[in-house]
Amino acid sequence: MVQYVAARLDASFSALADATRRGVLEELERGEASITELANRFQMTLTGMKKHIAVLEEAGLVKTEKVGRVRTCRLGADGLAAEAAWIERYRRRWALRFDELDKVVEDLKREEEANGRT
Amino acid sequence: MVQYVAARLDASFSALADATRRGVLEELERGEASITELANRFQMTLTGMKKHIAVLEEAGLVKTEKVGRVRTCRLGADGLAAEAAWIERYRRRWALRFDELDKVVEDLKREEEANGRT
DNA sequence: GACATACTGAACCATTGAGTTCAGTAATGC
DNA sequence: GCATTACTGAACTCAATGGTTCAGTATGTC
Repeated sequence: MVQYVAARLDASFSALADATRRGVLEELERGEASITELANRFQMTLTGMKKHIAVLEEAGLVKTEKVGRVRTCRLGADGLAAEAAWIERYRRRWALRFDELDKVVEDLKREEEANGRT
Repeated sequence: MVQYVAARLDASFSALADATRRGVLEELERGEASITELANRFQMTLTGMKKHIAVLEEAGLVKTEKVGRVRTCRLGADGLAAEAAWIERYRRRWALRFDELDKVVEDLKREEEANGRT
């Protein structure tokens, strides 16, 4: 059932390894966007952004749909379940509790809002 | 406090983006190992494995200590807290519940044990 | 129909990454 | 002390990545 896990994890972790792409995911969390909009927001050529989107789509983290001449990007459906699960094993190993995790999440949010995405 | 988050996440997600390195982490979860042992287990030159270890150490996922001529590798202390937290936001966005996550963890484990690491 | 917009594709460039070999150096074993 | 073992470092190869430019193609707008 859950086949090709390694390849899947390769794709999504390396998708997440780029700050721009993480930024795009955060952007899309707020709502859908066209490639042009994303390219502007991240000060990058259209072509450059299209490549990032391709990587994210390949990893299943983003879905896109072209209507007319505009390609609209949204967060993918199944998201980071497998990735969360993988990391989850380590959370357990390190005996990090969920409420501690909550604190880290909060820190991370504050941090990102303070610095803007980088 | 939680400074340089982006760089940190870059380092650890790209550390996790490689199947061999994820394999090493799983191996170390079972217990410490020397570089030679790991190199053998993953059919790779010593030098190659040393580079992987360097990446994992850089990302704070592994700690090493050299005693005599043997460098012993262990899982790092703080682990994947920041990474778990980052992904955690998406788990929430996708409204994946912790008990569903449990199922995915179980699937993933069974999968890996069935296939061996790849 | 003409012009602007939004994307697509090919080609290129510089950098990085995974892996190797080969030549050390330092510690152990006998 | 000499061979072996375990790692380290430099240098190299090859492929992939992140980014660009430039030249299309398709779609809207007036």
